[in-house]
Amino acid sequence: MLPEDRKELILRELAMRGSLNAAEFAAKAGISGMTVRRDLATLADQGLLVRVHGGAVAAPENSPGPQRTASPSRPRRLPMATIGMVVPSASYYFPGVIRGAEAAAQEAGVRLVLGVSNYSVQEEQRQLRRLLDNGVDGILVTPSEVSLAGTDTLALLADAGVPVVVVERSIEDALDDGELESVRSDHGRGAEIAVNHLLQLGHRKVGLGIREGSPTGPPVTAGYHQALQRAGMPRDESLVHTVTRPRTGPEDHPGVVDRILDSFLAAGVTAAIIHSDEDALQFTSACLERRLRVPEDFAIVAYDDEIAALGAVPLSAVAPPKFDVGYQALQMCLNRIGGRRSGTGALRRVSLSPALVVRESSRS
Amino acid sequence: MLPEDRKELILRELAMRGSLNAAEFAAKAGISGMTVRRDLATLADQGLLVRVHGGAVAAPENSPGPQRTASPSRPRRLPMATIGMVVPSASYYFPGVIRGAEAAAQEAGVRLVLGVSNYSVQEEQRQLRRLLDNGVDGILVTPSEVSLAGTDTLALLADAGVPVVVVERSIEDALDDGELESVRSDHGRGAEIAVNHLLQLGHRKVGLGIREGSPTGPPVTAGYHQALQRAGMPRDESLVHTVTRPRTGPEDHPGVVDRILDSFLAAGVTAAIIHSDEDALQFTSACLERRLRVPEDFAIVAYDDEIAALGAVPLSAVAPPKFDVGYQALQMCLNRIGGRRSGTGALRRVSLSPALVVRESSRS
DNA sequence: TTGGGTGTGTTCAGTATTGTTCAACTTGTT
DNA sequence: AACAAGTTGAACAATACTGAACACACCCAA
Repeated sequence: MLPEDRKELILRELAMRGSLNAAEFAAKAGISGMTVRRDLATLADQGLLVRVHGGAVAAPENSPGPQRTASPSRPRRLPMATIGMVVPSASYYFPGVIRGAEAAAQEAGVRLVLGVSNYSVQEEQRQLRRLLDNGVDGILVTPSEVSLAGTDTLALLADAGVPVVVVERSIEDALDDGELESVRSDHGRGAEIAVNHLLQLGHRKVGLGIREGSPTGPPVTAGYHQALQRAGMPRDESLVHTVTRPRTGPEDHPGVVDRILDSFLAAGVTAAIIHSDEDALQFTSACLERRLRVPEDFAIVAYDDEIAALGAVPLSAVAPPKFDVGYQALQMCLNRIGGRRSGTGALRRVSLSPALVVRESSRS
Repeated sequence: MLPEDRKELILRELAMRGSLNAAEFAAKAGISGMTVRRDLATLADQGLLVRVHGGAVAAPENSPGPQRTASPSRPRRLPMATIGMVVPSASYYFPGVIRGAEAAAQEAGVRLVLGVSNYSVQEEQRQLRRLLDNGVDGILVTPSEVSLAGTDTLALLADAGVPVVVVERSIEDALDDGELESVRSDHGRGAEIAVNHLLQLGHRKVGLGIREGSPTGPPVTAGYHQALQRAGMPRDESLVHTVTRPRTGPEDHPGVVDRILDSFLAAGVTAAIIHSDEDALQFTSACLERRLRVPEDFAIVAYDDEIAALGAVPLSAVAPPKFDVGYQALQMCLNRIGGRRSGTGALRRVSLSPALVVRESSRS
């Protein structure tokens, strides 16, 4: 590598990250710390960066070269905006999404206002109206209902007058109404990844358990079937079970899980994907109680990764990109508010891929 | 090898990678280091590059020709990466995409290197390998084939070692192989928008003409059917025609268009979407020749918007977001290269919505 | 305030790169 | 064939760059 290249690399790192650790960079670039320090010294002389203990930070914008600009009015006031966010729940699933949106908001220096609809359509609309009346500059919303088509909420969003990003819901069927963008986890793909992982471990029959009533269920089921089909397996509906929620009380639940496990074992299933990692933990317990070893006798992948790591057997899990969904949603909204940097006026629909975290419950 | 060729090679290398190592280049070109150094000296005198210890770096943009800038503190270039882009054609459809990628590249101060595969799989792979061998930092690629599944190109991309963004192609079926992201125009949605527009104008029977062999055809057809179905219309395959390309010569083409128009009129169709605006213009001529008024007697929406505005009757057109596709693809690639600003590691799949441009041919 | 740990710059020896010089070679001309 | 002009590659001394050792400066926690 040329010395010049090295310096370029340093500046690039600095431009992208804002700061640079000398030792870290040396290791990454495979050069000695001394060389890095010398480069930093050179570049600092040219005013291209500012040395600090341990590395360097990017030079202030206003001094692209060796120069001394005495700018008394430093603090640049960012144009502050307020983004409203409405989610159905602040306890299940969405905390991750909210954290992502918060992170992006903080970075961009905008304010995020949250509303929770508790899966009530009325409440949802009330929250949205409140936000709009208060003059927010953009909206992130996860409607309670799975499909937006023809709902009052859609009508409300369609002429909100501000950019709207729909989060974790489809806008396929709402294309004429307003300028909606969307960001979603690609749960179908998440399921496919899990199935492929299990097939690769040699399992021939893979079961699926889906939590009752969850909007995540259908796409996961679809992805599951698709992955099996691609692998040339016959479609077998009997391997898909619904994990019903306890109605009479929590003590009912283990019974449901037990029956599903029975059914799996009877069908020769040796691995399963269980939606909601909470249920997956229950399921694991059921396996262990029957002296089934996990993963040797039965492999398990949880769908969702809130508490999957905490079981007696840490569970492999598909982790939906919740943080990223929130983060990207806010960025897209902001991008649409802010004066549309060059090109890029087209409405976006973004799918984010979940990631598989392999833990004990599905190791080879 | 001619001295001129050598210099040409040097400049190309420089344009491609931004820097050049003299010894390395000498070895690769099979010439002595001395000769390389002499060439570099000559080119540096002409201002075509800047010598540095160990080799040379590309000359700053603003000095394209021989000039003598006596400024010892040369204007430093921005931190820079090189992105390779491979498209099947540089004349049809992709110029818009390329422009978008170029714009984003310029904004970000990175270098964009283009390769054209001419729809040849071999050429495509050769181009990709060339780019990778030359050490690009990221790849934007539109594979020649519609589906990536199981192709050698996919294998190549899967372990490219740098971020890869697939442009205008699906990666649905390639999820296990490497970390691919994608950006595409949502042609299905484009067709839906066009259909809804025509239905809204009161048309009850809407025809569709699809250019033969285009990868855009299937999604457009699917969107067309879906929009009609949503509107409660019966599915009628007889309203969909393929616009075959002239085989014997250009004089054959009007005949094809004429027959399609015949068929439409016989079926009571009063509006049509014609894929490729070029064919749409032909189609419009055919209408006018028969004394059909456009749009009063027959409304037309072109799919694609290259020359739709230029007809005797300016055509309404669905404009795929080509520029945006290129722009976003490059940004996504860069984002993945750059040190992953907080959050946001999840792989993205982005659909961009086409826009309907209403002109004379479909006004109320 | 006082240590221990970490980061910094100096020095120096080793290595890589550079430009000079010159001989060998190619090409076109006499 | 002989020559001049231009190009190329090898040898080599001068120079630039690199990494290791080491003494010192800085930061942080007790």
